[in-house]
Amino acid sequence: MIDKIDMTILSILQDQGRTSNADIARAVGMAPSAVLERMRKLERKGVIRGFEAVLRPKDVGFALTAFTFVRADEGVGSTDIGKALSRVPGVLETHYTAGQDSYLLKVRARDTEHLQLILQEFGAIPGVRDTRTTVVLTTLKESRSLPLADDAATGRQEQRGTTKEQSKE
Amino acid sequence: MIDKIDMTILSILQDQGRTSNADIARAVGMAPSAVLERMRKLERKGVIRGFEAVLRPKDVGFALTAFTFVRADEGVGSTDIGKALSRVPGVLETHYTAGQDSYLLKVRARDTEHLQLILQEFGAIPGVRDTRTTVVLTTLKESRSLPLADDAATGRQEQRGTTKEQSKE
DNA sequence: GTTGAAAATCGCCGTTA
DNA sequence: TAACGGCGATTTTCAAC
Repeated sequence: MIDKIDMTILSILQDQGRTSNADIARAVGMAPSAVLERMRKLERKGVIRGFEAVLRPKDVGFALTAFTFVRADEGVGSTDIGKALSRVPGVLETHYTAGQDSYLLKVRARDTEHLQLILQEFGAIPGVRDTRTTVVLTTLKESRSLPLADDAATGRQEQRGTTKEQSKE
Repeated sequence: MIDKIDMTILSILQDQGRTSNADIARAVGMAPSAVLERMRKLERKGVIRGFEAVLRPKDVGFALTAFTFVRADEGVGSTDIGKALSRVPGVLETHYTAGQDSYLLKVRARDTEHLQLILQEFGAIPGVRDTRTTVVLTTLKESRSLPLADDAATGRQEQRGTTKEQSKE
């Protein structure tokens, strides 16, 4: 369903999201139109969900990163509270976890004061029992890049520690 | 240093990373060449770190997401262990935290067996004292998109829960 | 920042294996 | 079904203003 060439295309795009079709075509040794069609298919199937610019958070006013564990009272299988948490601006990620804490959130805030406001918003959501927050001092690596090269030997080597050596926050 | 127009450009790109220069130019009401120059400047200054395709992990063989806390023995201010942890394939994020746990890692693995291997690699790094892992059952939201609209009123409205309604893992 | 023009790319479609 | 090739529309990119 998803062959080696697709893997190479995905591998390129997860690291260099704006690589032109023409360049990808050259990399995989196919006609640009063929690559275009593969990309479309991958997007249509949902394998490619979209493309994001990677910004340096502090440069756009978000100096604080934190992870918050939220314990919630809700029926098994329901994720309504998780959805409500996800809607709070500054919440980048919402994971429903296996532990006793129901949710693990990744949050970005402008400063500690802003973080406090966000935590208050969490508390105001019905069903949220309590929260526990860990503030990040420094982010050493932050990427989406999966080690696709490991399995299919796509020809591209594993990238190490490369991407995003972030500055202090 | 970074004006409202830059913010609009960044806001567009963090959600639609492959938006063409021409489209961005139309959105901000400027000539394409001007937008191109702004983007180049933003990349050169490091505000834009790069572009990533957002892939659905399970479609490329990574069905498991986990967060691992690592306690490490190392001198204050040193992040050598963090760098070693970052080099382990499957480690997407490495955060140095303020808590008693030294590092918080975001990890993606193919399956539980693979996760075990990764945790063993952590344990093999000198200075790593112990690890504690929380497995993610479902990811409700996973994005990089910062609520830039909040501060400067760039004209683009806040995006809610939109991006990435992910399937179970 | 804008304009304008050349080079490259995009993206559709008919053809082919 | 998937890839190729061709071609017009669009975009990228650079120079001059």
